[in-house]
Amino acid sequence: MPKAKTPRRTSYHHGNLREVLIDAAVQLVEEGGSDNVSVREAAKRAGVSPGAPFRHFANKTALMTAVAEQAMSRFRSEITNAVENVATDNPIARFAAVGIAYLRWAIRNPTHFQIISTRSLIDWDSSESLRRDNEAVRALVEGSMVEAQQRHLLRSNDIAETQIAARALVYGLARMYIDGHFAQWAVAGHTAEQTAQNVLKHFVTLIGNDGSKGD
Amino acid sequence: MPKAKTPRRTSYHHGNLREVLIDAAVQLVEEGGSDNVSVREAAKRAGVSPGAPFRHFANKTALMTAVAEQAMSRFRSEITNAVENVATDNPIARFAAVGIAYLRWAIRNPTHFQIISTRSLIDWDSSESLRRDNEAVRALVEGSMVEAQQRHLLRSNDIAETQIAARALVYGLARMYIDGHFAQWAVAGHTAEQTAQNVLKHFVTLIGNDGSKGD
DNA sequence: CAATAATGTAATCACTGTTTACAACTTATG
DNA sequence: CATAAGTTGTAAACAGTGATTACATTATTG
Repeated sequence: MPKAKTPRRTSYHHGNLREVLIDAAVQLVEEGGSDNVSVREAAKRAGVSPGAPFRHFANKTALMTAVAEQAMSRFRSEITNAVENVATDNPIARFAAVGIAYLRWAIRNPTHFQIISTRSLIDWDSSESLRRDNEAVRALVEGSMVEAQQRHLLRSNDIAETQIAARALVYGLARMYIDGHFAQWAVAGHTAEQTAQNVLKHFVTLIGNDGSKGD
Repeated sequence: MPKAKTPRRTSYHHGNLREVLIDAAVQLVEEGGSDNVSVREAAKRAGVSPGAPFRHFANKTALMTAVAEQAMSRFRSEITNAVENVATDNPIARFAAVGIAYLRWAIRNPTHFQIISTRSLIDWDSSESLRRDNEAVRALVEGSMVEAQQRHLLRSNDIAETQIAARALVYGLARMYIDGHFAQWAVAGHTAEQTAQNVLKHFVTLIGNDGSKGD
C-alpha cells in the first residue's frame, strides 16, 4: 500500500496534490464511509487551503470519481487474477470464480464497492477508465457464458437472460450486504462471505445442465 | 392521492405540521431524488421557520425515516394485493407474483425504493413499522417457498439458499435499475420492467422441478 | 529575461443540519 | 375562570459544506 502522507511542503506548490487528495479521500472513506468525505477535510489533510482542490477537480463528484477509478481498478484486477488462477477450463467454474471474487471483494471493501456502484456519487459517464474496467468484468462473465452454451453446459438457451440473472444475483448479494439487509438473511454459523458464496454456488448449480438437483 | 398543500395558516400553531413536512419531503424526493431533500426547504414549503421541524423530528434522518415508512407501506400493500389476486394456488406462481409486483413498484418508484433500501438514509432500527412491513414481504416469500418445497415443486432441497437467491435476484434487479446499471444490460426493444420480469420468470423456471429447460 | 500558464491562498457566498433563548398558543388544574 | 404547565412555533446563531472570485506565487517556455 503506497503511503502518501502530508509532506509538510516548504514550497508554494504542492507538486503532488492530486494524488494526495485522492489518498486523503480514500482514507476518509475508510474511516466513515462515503458520507464522511468532504473536499475541505481532504484539503486540510493535504495541508492545503479549501479552494485548492478545485484546481484539480471540477467538483466533489470528480474527486469521488477518481476514488472510484482507483477502487474499480483494484476490483477488476482481483477478479481477473481469480479467473486466471482457475485450474479447470470449465466455463461454468470460471463464471463461479468471477462471482466469488466479486463477492469477496465487495464484502471486504464495502464502502468502496458502494462508491463504484452508486450512481449519484460519481460521474460514470465522464470516466473512460471506469467504463473500461466495468466492461472487462462484464466481458469475462459473457465469455464464460457463451462458451458454456456452446458446450451445452447450460440448462437454458436464453443466454442473455441467464447472464442478467447472474449479474443481478451477484450484484444483489453484494448490495444486500452493503445496504445492511443481510443480517436477517444470514445463515446461522456462517459469515456473510460464506453465505454469499454458497448462494452463488447454488445458483451455478441451478443454471447448469448436469442433471443435478442441487445439494 | 391526499393533497396537503401549504394552508397559509393564520394561527400561530400549524396544527398539521408533522404530516405536511412529510408530504413536502416526499415532494422533494419526487422532484430530485433523496439528495434533494433538505429540512429547511421542507420547512419553507410548509410555511414554517427552519427550526420548527425539529419539534417533530429529532433530526433529518427521522424525517427521512417517516418518508420511508409511508413508501414502505405502499410497497407492501402493492405486493400483498398482487399476491391476493393470483388465480392459481401454485406457490411458485405466488412467489413469481411477489417478485413481479416488487420489481414493478421499484422501477416505477425508483427514488422511494432507494430510500427504503439504503441504510444510511434512514434509521431502520427505530422504526417498528418499517420492520413489520419488511417482515411481511419476507414472510410472503418464505411461505410460498416452504409450500413449494412441501409439494415437491422445487429442484433443490436447500430452501434457505433458494430463498436468499430469490431475494438477491429481485433486489439485484431493482438495485441495478436504481443505480443506473441497467441500460447496458437491457434487452433491445424491451423496457426495464419487461426485462426485469423476464429475468425473474427465467429464474422461477430454473428453481422449478418441472423438468423444463427454460425458454 | 520576460511573458504566460499553472497552481496555490484568502475571502466570500449561499446553503446545510442543528441548537438555544424566547414567544405564543393550548391544555390541564386548582 | 385564572393560572400554571406543557406544546409548538420564531429568531438568531453556529459550525460545517461545496463552490467561486480576486489575487499571489511559482514553474514553464519562447
